[in-house]
This record gives sequence, structure tokens and C-alpha cells, in this order.
Amino acid sequence: MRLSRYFLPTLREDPAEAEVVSHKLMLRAGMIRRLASGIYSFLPLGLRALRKVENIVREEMNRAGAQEILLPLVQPAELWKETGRWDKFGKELLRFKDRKEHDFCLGPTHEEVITDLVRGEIRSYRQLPLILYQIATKFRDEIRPRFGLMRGREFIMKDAYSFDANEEGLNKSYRLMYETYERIFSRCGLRFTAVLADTGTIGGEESHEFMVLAETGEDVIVSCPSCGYAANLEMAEAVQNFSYPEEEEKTLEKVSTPDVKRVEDVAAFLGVPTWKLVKTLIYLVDNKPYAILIRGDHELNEVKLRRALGAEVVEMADAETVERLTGAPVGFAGPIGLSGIVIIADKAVAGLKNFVTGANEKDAHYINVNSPRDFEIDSFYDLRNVTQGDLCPRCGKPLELTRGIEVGHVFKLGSKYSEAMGATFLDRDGKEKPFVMGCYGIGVSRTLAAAIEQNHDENGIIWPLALAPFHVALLTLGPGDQELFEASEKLYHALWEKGVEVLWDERDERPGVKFKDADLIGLPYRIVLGKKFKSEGKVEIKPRTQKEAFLLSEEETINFLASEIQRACQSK
RNA sequence: CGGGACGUGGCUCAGCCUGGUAGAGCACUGGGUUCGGGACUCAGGGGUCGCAGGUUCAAAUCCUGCCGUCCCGACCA
Repeated sequence: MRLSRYFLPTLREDPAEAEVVSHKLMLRAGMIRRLASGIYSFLPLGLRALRKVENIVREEMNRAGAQEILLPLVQPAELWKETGRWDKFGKELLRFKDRKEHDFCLGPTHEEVITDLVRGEIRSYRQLPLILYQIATKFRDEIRPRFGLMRGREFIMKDAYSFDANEEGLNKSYRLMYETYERIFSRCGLRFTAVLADTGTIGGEESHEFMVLAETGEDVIVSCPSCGYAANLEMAEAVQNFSYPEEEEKTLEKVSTPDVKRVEDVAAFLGVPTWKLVKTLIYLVDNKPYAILIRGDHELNEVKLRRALGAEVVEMADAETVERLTGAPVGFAGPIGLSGIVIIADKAVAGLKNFVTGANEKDAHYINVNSPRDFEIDSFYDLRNVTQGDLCPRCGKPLELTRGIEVGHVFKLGSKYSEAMGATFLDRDGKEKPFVMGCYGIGVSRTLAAAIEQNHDENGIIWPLALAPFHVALLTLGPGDQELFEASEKLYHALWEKGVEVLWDERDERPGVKFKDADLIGLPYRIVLGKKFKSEGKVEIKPRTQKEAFLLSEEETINFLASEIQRACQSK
């Protein structure tokens, strides 16, 4: 492609609308433009990069024996009512009516549609296993879209669904997809890790998330360098047993704490460490009130809470509810004297002596609180977030916390959807059974953003070869120089013939402009025809990852680039 | 949905507090010089200041409402 004819509007300055680096760079490099919040157009360069990801995904899915299909974005409400998700999914599901006043939605995911398709066509265990996938647009009316393609409302996703006759088959399909995902993200040139994950609203039994490691990631990954254990924050078990020093139980005492509410403030005011405070959080768990006790220096994880209680919905009680249940404004809740409310606690609270709690009274706390002497705890669960210094649940060595971007997610669904929708097949024993399903997603557009989050410097993007929209930027300096232009044109065609994708900057621009744009766009190799070519007949080559350039003849340049690209991009 | 910020040529922003002729840089068009890290110069084109009300002799500026965008929290590929 000739840059002078290419629709590539690069920006000198950071656009005001972008905050994170991938978003800024994609806008500046002319890859995307915003149409509405969380909704983006892809420009030629952005689309080329997107297609690179898609093609790797497609090749590896096909290799695994999955078959590509394309399902509708617009879906009738009836299907969603069959599984009960029409009511459960909430506002993320964008709903509307057609001209006949029938309810429809834009597909945020496709379990219903795929299950409907398969139940009509697959009748026998002999047709299993079956894995189908698509690469298509999804729409989720996110509460807060942000960070450009990282959390858009409309986005490109690869979603796959496996159908098996039994658990054993599902385990095999799951394993196959897991391994396929490892191949996909490796081929993309990304540093990633797979972690144990919660199954969330899609539901199911087992689940892993694939996380691209990046400082700017929204998710926290807990991993053990010693044994390889890795989980996200919702799943990582906080197993540490705290052995608190033996202490006499002192006399319970109410103290005045005027206007002191926050944990740090209370601790400072009373002169005790934050871990000797116990927070009392009032939650509505499936609309039943719970008081949850957690150490002052720990954080409650709502997903853990939901899982521990086997609940559907957990939400923090609002200020009025807290006041009604505890008789005190927010900030002074405590377990002593509460009635009509279940009291549970995080495991780390067990064995804690002479701690501090709210007194259910404005401007007052209790000190020297002890359980069960002063109140009873119904039960203990793992409810807190793992923190730096916690120990691995498998091997007991210290855990590490890092950040990541979730780019893929694999689930074992079991028969949740097939049962709800009556999707059955006839098994070998002559009995009707529901399909045992798995579902496997990759955020394709998000993967692109994650790749940039992980690979950039202060000058712009640094594309991994496999994802680069073009492999090479060819800069011709010296405008109007016929010799340089003709040599460039020859080289340009020769490279394309060898399968090297070249973006040729033959614009009538000064060298500085070309260098800046080349760095910004971040193609893996930059080759320059300028002074050195005029004097020595050599082409200057600089990998985007390196500071220094080197010189090669035209022929060497072609061979070098062709072999580099073949090495990095061919499906292994 | 709660909390915060913002909306002025294509882009980044100033002007608003203290009402009175709409500005700068970049980008764009034409001319000249320049050409290995975002050149210089001359001449130009382009904005009903997000929208709608209100206050005022007069509103980008003050007030009210709405819309849009971004950031922080609960959701997720």
C-alpha cells in the first residue's frame, strides 16, 4: 500500500477522549474512531490488525476440528425466555421491538441460539462431539464502557460451543479448547497466563480465564511462582491461618468515637493496628440481610460471598437499610446486639481476641470484643481478597499479585442450557439425554487492545509480527529524487511478491514526519532508502524493537525480511 | 445508577471568574525556500462557542433544563 493513498489519519496529540495507552495509540495511529460511547469504527489499518487476530483464531480453531458458522446478532425474546435469561440478564441485554411489536434483543452471547440450532439437527450420540464457533459482533449495553476497545459495547468476539454426550467428552473438548487457546495467544506473540475463574452469570461448573499480562490490566491475577497455581481474585483461596497471640479476654467496653468512621481513622484514634478492627458490612443476599465480619485490613470479595452462600444476587445494603437494621448510621455497625440478621465472618476473624467493632450507635465503638462471649457467629467462610504476602493454597509458598487483561474465557456449562431448552440426543443405551456443553470465548477486538497495552513505548505501538497490520514500513526520503523513488518501487513490489506486507511511505513529507509516523504505527521493521542508498547502494533496516539500524543490499533485505516473516507468522 | 470533570473551526486548547468585535498552535488550500527525527515564510478557507429556554440594552461568558463525552465504583470477552 502506498501511504499517500492510504486512509490513515494519524494524530500528533493524544485525543482528549482517551485515557489508557492502547486507546490513545489506536486513535493516534488512525486505526479506530469513536462513533458513540463504547462503539467504534475500524479504519483500514485497524481492520488489517483485527483480521490478523481473527485469522490466527480461525486457523487454530479449524485445526482443533471446530467448524465455523455465523449466527444472527438479532435474536427473538422467546429463546431467552426459555432459559430464563430474558428476565435475569438485566440492562446489559439491549432489547427492542420489531414492527409487529415482537420482543427482540441484540445478542450479548449465543448459548440460546446455538442450543436451539443444535437441538433441531443433532439427534444421535454418533454425531458427537461437535464444536461450532463464530467470529462475530456482540452487543452488551455495558454500564460503563471504557478504555476504547478494551470494554466496548459493540465488539468482536470469537465464541465456540461444544456438545458432548457425557462429562468425559466435555472434559476432552474443554481440554482441547484450553490447549487451542494457548496456541492462539502464543501465536499472537502475547505474554499470557491461564487462571482459575468464577463462572459468573453464564453459569457452569469449571472455568479458566486467559489473561494477557499488563500493568494497566483491570483484573488482578494471583499466582504462585513455586508451583504454578494461578487464579483470579474471585477464585484465589485465602488459606492463611492466622495464629493470633494468646490473650486474656478483657472486659467489653463502649468508647466514644465522635465522627470517626473509616477503619484507618478508628484504628488511629484508638491506637490499635487495623487488623484488630473488625468491619461489619451489611449485605442483602437474595434480599435477606446478612452482617459480614471482616478484618479491618482485609477486603470483602462479593463473588466469594455469593459463591459461599450459594446466592444469586448480593448487594451492599443502602444507608437507610443499614440504619434500620443496626439502629446507627453507616460507619458504626457492629455484631453485638443485632437481631433478625445472619452474622457470618471471614475465616481470618476466627481466633481474633479483644478486637474493635462498631457499637450500633452513632459515634461509638466497642473495644475488647470477643466471640462467642459477646455475640455468636453463624459460620466462617473464605470471603476476603488475597493480598500481597498471602500463601499459596497448594504449596504454601508466598503468592504473587499481578495485573492482567482478560482476553479469553473457557467454561464447562454442563447441561444447564440443554436441559432448560430441551436439547437432547439419543444415547447408545436408547435413552434421551441432554447435551453436555462447553462454551469458549475470545475477545478478538480486546485482544488487539491488549496486544498494544503490552507492546508499546513512548513513541508508539510495537507490533508483534503476527499481529502487525503490515510487516514493514518502507520510507523513501528525498522527495522528487527519481532514482530513490524507482529503487523503492522495485523493492516494494519484490517484497510483496515474497509475501512481505509493505506499507510504502512515498509521501512528499520531510523525513522527521515519516519517522514519527512509522514509530507511531509501530510496524515490526522499518526500511529506509535515503542517503546511504545514494552513497553505498545499501538499504537501512531497523526493527521497531531495537535502537540501532543496520545496512543490507537490496537482495539481502528481501531475503532477510522474507525469512523473518515466514519464521514468525506461519502456523506451526 | 451514585460520585467527579468536561463540551469553543478537523485535532489540542485559551477566552468564561469580572457579560460588550470569537482567538492560538497543529491540520487544510495556493506560492516560495527547505529536506535523515513532527521546517520556515507569505497569502488564504473554515466556528449559529453541544442543544433549548431564561436574565440582560447586550450572553461563549450568568441561571435552569436536556443531550453528549470522559474518569472513579458494582458487570464482563
